[in-house]
Amino acid sequence: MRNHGSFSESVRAKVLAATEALDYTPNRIAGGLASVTSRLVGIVIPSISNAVMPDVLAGAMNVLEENGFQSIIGATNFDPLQEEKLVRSILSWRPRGLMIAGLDHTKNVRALLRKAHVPIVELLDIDDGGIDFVVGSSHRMAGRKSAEFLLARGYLRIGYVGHNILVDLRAGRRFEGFVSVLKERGISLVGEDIGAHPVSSVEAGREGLARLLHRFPEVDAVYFSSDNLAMGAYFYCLENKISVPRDVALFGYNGLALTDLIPQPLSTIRTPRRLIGEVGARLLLQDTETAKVVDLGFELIEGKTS
Amino acid sequence: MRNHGSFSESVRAKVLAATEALDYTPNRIAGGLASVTSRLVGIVIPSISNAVMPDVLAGAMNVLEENGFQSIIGATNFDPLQEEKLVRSILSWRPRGLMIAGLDHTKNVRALLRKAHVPIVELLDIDDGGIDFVVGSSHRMAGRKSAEFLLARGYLRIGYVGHNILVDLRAGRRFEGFVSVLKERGISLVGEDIGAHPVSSVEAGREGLARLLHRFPEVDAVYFSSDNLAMGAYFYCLENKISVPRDVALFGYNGLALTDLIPQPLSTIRTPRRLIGEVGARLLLQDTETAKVVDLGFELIEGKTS
DNA sequence: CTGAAAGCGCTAACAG
DNA sequence: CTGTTAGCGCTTTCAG
Repeated sequence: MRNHGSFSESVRAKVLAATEALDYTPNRIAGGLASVTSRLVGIVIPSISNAVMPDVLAGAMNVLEENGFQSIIGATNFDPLQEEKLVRSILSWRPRGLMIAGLDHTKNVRALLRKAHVPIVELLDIDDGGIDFVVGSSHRMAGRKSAEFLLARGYLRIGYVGHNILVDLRAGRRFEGFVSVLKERGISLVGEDIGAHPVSSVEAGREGLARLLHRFPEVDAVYFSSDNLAMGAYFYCLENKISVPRDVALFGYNGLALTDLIPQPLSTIRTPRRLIGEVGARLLLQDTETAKVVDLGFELIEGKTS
Repeated sequence: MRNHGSFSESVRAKVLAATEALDYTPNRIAGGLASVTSRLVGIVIPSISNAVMPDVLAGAMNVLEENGFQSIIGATNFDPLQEEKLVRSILSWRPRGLMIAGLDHTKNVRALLRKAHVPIVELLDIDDGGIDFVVGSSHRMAGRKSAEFLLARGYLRIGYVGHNILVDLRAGRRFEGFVSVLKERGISLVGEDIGAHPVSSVEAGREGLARLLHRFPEVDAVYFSSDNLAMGAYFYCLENKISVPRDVALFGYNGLALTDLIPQPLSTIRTPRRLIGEVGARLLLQDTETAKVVDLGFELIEGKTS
């Protein structure tokens, strides 16, 4: 049935006829046990209801399905303990490999992954060391480029609105990169508003900008931890007749589909999310031994909001 | 280890110590083979990069993970043949049950699902017959309510902008319900613009409205196949100084998070997406024999665009 | 090219 | 409560 091995055409035909007649469904559980190697790939992400992960997943699942692999997906909800449970649980399905978002894991998780003896692909972040394959782009660098862009445009009284960077470590790295450029130029952030929510949302952006402008009316540009927040802020400006970018410039991160369709396309950084998933999956399937880091970069979108 | 069966505490302690020492990971593939019943649930959706599915998945995965189940997810990309391949493939993992989006499947797929002898939960649509569990809300009724709402507001020259309803059958059902109310009142649609794309997008909405208004300038309200399109149209109006809802009213479908955060919250219908996933998963796990349909309803959001 | 047989690592059932 | 054993449905290997 798997068209592999040696046999005559007549036998093959008979087998195929029989499977048809009995509507036989092969049992991959048994197959997996016998062959030790399953056509299953584990995927661990923080959350699925989020603008970034679905794109990454789509890319990965696409490549995986094309190669006859099935993905078994789990969400940690940003909880490191949950991540450990999940990894353990997924590993017990003896997947052919494991894709996991980010480079920041507990010691236990790192140990588990290392001992799994299957390719591990860490996605979306390349700013730190990985287990074996690392695919994504630099958040530190994205933060730096964003700062350089705003400074080049002449903004000097810059504020920051973000969601919880203690939970979203990648947003934290962008912030770090952003601030370090300012510091190198002898400038400091005028003010910041960091929400408590672990996840970015449009509503939080609206509220965050309102609070920031209230406390620091002199701000002339705002860097957001994500497009969601920046979009909310943009809507806030629209409603309150705050002229963008004259009164205040806005800069986001992600390059979501929506951001270039609002009346003034958002200035932001676009990441190759789908590609990250695809490349990650491909790396995992072609089991070359050599661990490596693949920097897929990002694109700065000038937009009309800064 | 599974804390089930009878044994002494001392033995349990020894076993636990040993598993720790050897960092033993149980092999669920072997377990599944032996026990015939796996802790795996299959999920089949048309696409993952879409505003609706991630919410449904999040709800389902949440319940599933809480109960020690893992989900194995596949995307059909709206291709019925791909759906069949996927269902076959997932079934060969002998899952405890299968959740699948929609009620529209090929004859083959229906046969496969029926013969699988595991609970099948069909999600998001209740307008037709299902295999055994059906969880969602009525699209026909959503279309009807939308039409009634617009008529009650006094709009009489109504247009429609949609994506490919031959592919997105649920959008087709809404359209049907919408038009049938108009017909009952002796009104007919002024004009429609149906894009070729199978998936709704903000950009398509912008373009669709532009074309529709060009061809039928007399239109006073537009019903969209989804919020994405309606949002794009709203942005188009903002840019072109078309006053909403005075010049043209807009009405969407889905109730996405973004829609109530734009300057004028969108008039739309909000569906309980996450809940649909949760209820579906729960139904699948508690294996009551009785097939049934669960109507989770929807909420009409008045908004400010009509 | 074909047929037979030995497991894969568990679970479940049963005898002590 | 404990120990033993017979498979689960395949893949792989090896002998014809």
